[in-house]
Amino acid sequence: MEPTKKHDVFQAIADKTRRDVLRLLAEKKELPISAIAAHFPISRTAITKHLNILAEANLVQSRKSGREKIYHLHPEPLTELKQWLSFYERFWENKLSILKHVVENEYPPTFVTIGGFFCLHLPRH
Amino acid sequence: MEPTKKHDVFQAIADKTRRDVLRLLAEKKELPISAIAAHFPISRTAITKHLNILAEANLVQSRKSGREKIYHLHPEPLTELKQWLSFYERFWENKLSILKHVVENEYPPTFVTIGGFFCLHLPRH
DNA sequence: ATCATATGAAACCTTTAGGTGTTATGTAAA
DNA sequence: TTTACATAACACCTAAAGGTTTCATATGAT
Repeated sequence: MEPTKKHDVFQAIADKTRRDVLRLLAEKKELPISAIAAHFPISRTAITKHLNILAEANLVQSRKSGREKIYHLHPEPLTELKQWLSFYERFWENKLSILKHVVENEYPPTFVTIGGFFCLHLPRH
Repeated sequence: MEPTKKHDVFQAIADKTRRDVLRLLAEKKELPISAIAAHFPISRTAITKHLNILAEANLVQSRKSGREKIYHLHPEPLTELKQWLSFYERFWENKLSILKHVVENEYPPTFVTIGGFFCLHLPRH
């Protein structure tokens, strides 16, 4: 029978250390295990276990280069979290938060008012 | 010293049962403990513990009515999760997803093109 | 060939998570 | 005032989480 993945994305991000590892990999693009461990007060072995859990949830991937195992972020599974969250947004977000979302998370849009329409210019990329 | 909250929102949602409890409360608005427990194959005592963890994370609140303790969803702490997620969105979302987000999660906006500006009309509420 | 380094793997420990069952207490209803 | 019911409070259990240390193995550098 399928070896049923033991850790999902919800469990993977439950631990602060693992969230910190994700953040580190987001910033540094890719790092071998020892370099990751150097950022934390716990043992390399412990970090390896956290990396295994993150890998089970498919939040990180690795390639081997010589004697090093180099990890990088694989953010796609976070979409599951986003979907889960989106269900609850309607319980607390008001509609103005559309603007808030855009303003806070994207390049500053340009606002214009044209004939009673409240518009924002979305730059094309 | 402050009895330092033991469970945060990340840990609270790590457990499937607790996520199911949240979903149930989102649908049913409010329910006493026994009614909640009736939806699950585990004991009422176990559900009470899950509710305590959710309450520590401030994801549920309760009021007492006679001999019943009635719980309801308190979604605000999920904003912390949303903020955490938003950091990673840029690693997998392309910019078109701004539109995607608006279209999927909000009332259909109106699109207009004015003098080279690609605008969308955000209805005011 | 030797030595240092990066990782893997195993054994072990302590605390917490998630569950059980039993008993006690407060409130509603008969 | 009994009786039934909803919850609280314990004591307890097992397995998993998060950590440690030690030893082995593979690879790069001298």
